[in-house]
Amino acid sequence: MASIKDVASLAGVHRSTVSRIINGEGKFRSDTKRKVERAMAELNYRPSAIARSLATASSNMTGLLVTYYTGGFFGEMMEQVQAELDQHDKFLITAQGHRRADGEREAIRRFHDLRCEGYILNSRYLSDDELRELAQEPTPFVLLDRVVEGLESRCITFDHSLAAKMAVDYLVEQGHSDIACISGPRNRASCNQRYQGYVQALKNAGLALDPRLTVEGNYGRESGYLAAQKLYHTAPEMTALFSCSEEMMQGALQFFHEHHVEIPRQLSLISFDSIDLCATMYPFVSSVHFPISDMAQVAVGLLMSQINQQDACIQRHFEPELRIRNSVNRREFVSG
Amino acid sequence: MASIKDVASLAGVHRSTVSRIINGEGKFRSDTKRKVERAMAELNYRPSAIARSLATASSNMTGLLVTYYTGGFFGEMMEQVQAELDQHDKFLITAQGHRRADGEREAIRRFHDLRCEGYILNSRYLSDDELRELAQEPTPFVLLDRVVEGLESRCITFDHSLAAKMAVDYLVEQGHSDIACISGPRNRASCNQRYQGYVQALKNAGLALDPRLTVEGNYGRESGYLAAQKLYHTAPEMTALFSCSEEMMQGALQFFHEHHVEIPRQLSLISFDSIDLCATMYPFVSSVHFPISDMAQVAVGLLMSQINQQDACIQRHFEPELRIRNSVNRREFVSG
DNA sequence: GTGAAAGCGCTAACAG
DNA sequence: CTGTTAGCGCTTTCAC
Repeated sequence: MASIKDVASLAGVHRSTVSRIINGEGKFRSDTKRKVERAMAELNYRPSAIARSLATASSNMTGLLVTYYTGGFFGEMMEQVQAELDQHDKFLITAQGHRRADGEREAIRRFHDLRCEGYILNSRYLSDDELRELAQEPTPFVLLDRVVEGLESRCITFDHSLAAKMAVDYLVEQGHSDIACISGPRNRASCNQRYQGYVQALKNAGLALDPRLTVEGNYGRESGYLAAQKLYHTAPEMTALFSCSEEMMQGALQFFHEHHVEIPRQLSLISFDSIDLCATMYPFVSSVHFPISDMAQVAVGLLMSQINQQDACIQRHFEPELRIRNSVNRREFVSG
Repeated sequence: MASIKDVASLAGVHRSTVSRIINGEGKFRSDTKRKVERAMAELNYRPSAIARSLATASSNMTGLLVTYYTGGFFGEMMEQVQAELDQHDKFLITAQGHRRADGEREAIRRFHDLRCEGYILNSRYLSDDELRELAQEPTPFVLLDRVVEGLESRCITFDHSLAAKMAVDYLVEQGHSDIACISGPRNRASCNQRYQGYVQALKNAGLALDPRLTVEGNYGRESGYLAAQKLYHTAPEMTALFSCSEEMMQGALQFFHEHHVEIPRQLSLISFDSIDLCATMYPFVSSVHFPISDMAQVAVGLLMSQINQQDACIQRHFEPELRIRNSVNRREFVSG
């Protein structure tokens, strides 16, 4: 592989001249420039990003931590992040956390080993304390969809609880009172927040919280199916169902179809959604939208401004949006 | 950020000793080792992968070219590739081709700039010639789901045509004769192969190829919906439909549901599938499975063996698999 | 067993 | 405008 030296000697100039021409610094006689350019072309020369990193003490790399790649959600995130990063001419390094604090730690270690200039972390298993500790290190990072006290300026946030509440409020407005919920694993903060939004909405509406009406899944499709099955048998009075994830709604819908439950005539449905899976279901399912891709985009902007030590005024908080489709029926008040 | 020098001076030894200890080369007095290890811990030292790359002339990075990140298909690929790479302690660099030869070229350029040791290319827009040229360069690469004459040993292949044929054969076996097809953009090789498989199956069965019965989509959900709509109106006699992609089948199914076409009573469905989307539809849709994730896994193995210049005996060709679910009805022979 | 010295491919003052 | 020199953080001979 040709190095800058080869180019220099072929062009009959010094390495530093070649370097300057590559980086467009200063002025040169047009013929030196031509000679160098020709030499580069002839040798098919491309500067080594690695050597450059070492010399400039800046890797031009950004680390992105996700939980895993499959499922669409993270793809959406990566798509945005990469697109933004491309604009800034940065390399994207991704790593998976594998649903374990350990995995996330290891991922960050890899970023660090590569001397990434900054990280975008969709961390779900590292503790607040550990994150605050990480903030002591010199490498800037941004937390995507997480709030950690003391790290506010690095957090891109979304109010999961409010979002869930909006969804359930809508069901209430439509006259429903026997509203079931398929929650996620409640030991994960954002999952629990979604569940709490459900609880809150019921409370505000003066409805009792019936434990039979909520079943916990794991965000996967299969668990949604199972949850629907359980609800179908143990809570036949439910007239509406709220799912904390789109995949679980997919599974639930599958179950209801198989058992010929007519949607929305017999059962109204609403779901959390981030990659518009709800718009691919039959029937289209109403949802509260979690704008992960907008958030990812902003995350890059925020990180860049931190790297450049400038105080960009960036909107860090995102609002839920209700997307009404045709899976919810108005329920008339039934006396007695 | 602490460097090897800092560690050395804190431990009171020379840099090279630290280096040896890090890499476990040679023997050392146990107390030097202890001193060094303590110094590393104290300084929270991690060797710079970049400096290491430069010194050893091996970046430990592998480039993966995909078309884009969204949609599940590429996530599946990345998941496997990253998992395998982790095992080999390599960094994964990804880049998108953006459905353009230019984009793919640019992606490979980035890999090259980073001096990746090898590439895994799911290239769809670079010409065979260009790929053969690339093969002249010293960096090894593997072609994922592509066959290029002269580059056989680098190709992980799948017979799209055979797969499509198997799907349509199955429909024929079940007694269907008015079989429609939603194809992909036929200017893309693998898409056209799938279409040709459909053509071949009809031919073998002695069925005429009716142009009204095939409509071209773009692999996206929306285009499947539109295709179904078109077929519904212009070819009401169809009793079975084969889709060249799972997303298009999703869209088509949506249309049929909306128009109360009963599946499979009135219409039988079969689709290409790679990430089991067909198993999330209602009803479950039968499919031919394109084992992209197995192929991705093998790609890493093949690449590694090329990087290490060893001749691993690796299975490079993959077979389609029919996955019968409940979307196809047997059609009894109707005389007259 | 460990230190000295050179070098990986590049950039960045500093001269001239 | 261009060459010289030193150095980024590490590895790798080669001595001792």
